[in-house]
Amino acid sequence: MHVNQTAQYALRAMLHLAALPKGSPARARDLSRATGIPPAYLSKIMRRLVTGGLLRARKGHGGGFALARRPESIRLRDVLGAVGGELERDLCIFGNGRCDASAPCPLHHSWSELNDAFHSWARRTTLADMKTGRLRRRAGRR
Amino acid sequence: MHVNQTAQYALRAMLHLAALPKGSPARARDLSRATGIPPAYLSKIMRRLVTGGLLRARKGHGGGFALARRPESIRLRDVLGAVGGELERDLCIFGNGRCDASAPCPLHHSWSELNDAFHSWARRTTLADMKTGRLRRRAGRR
DNA sequence: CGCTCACCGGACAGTCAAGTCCATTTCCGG
DNA sequence: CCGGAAATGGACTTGACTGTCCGGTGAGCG
Repeated sequence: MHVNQTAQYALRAMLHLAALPKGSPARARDLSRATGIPPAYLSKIMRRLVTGGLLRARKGHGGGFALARRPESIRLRDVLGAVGGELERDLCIFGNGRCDASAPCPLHHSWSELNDAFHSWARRTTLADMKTGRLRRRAGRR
Repeated sequence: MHVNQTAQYALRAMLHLAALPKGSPARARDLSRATGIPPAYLSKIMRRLVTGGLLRARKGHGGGFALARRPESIRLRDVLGAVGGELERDLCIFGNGRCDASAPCPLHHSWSELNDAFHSWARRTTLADMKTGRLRRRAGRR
């Protein structure tokens, strides 16, 4: 169970932005200080989030970064996807190219269950949930 | 959801060995051909599994690798642990140094649930389960 | 207009997992 | 005892991830 550092950084930055009063932008420098992310690297990450449509950036005086959408509509999977990884589900824990319900590896079923749990969680949880601390309960059991 | 390549290789190799008649060793070269793992790299992995006490190695004519214990007593977590990773649970998905039940990050609870599910699965599942295809049901729901 | 502020974006460096190569050691069979 | 078969282990390469540096670009303000 592991999320790479870039993804961790992205989540920290997004959380910080979500906590700000709506519309007020934060400068990369301030974000860096607040989150402990190396400033130069943070810039790279922020760009990916902008490109991904999750953030809006404004240059010059009074500029900075702000959420492009309401926190309720920004899912964890959007953030993880924007910074590039962590979402391609391992179809097979053995790394077999061909492994699905019709030609399963010996662990396919139970491994898929875990995968589903993770993806469903990332799809279900939004920035707003992180803000409030309240988390959506799972809609139903599989 | 992701297990690194080395871990995938280790699982493939162990599965192959578990399928063999008990006690008959397999050569690295044959294992490599059977599993598609690069031979030189497979050797490295096998050594880690030997060092970890999961395999026994014999050199020379008629040598090779064989399980050091019964398949029922070799857990997935043993294999993953022996090849070095995948088991250190991310204490915090944000990468915060301090994050536990007493000082949780906004996602601590739900993230821990996923982590627990994974670790419990890796502790519960053995090589024997992989062989038979039968999988132990989870002891209880959380 | 012109200055400053903040993001933009490319070039570059360090680290680690993944993988290769080869000499060495150890063992078995004849 | 000898030759080959097999694991062992160190040195090396490669590429992705992480991180730094710095010049460029565009926006706002006086």
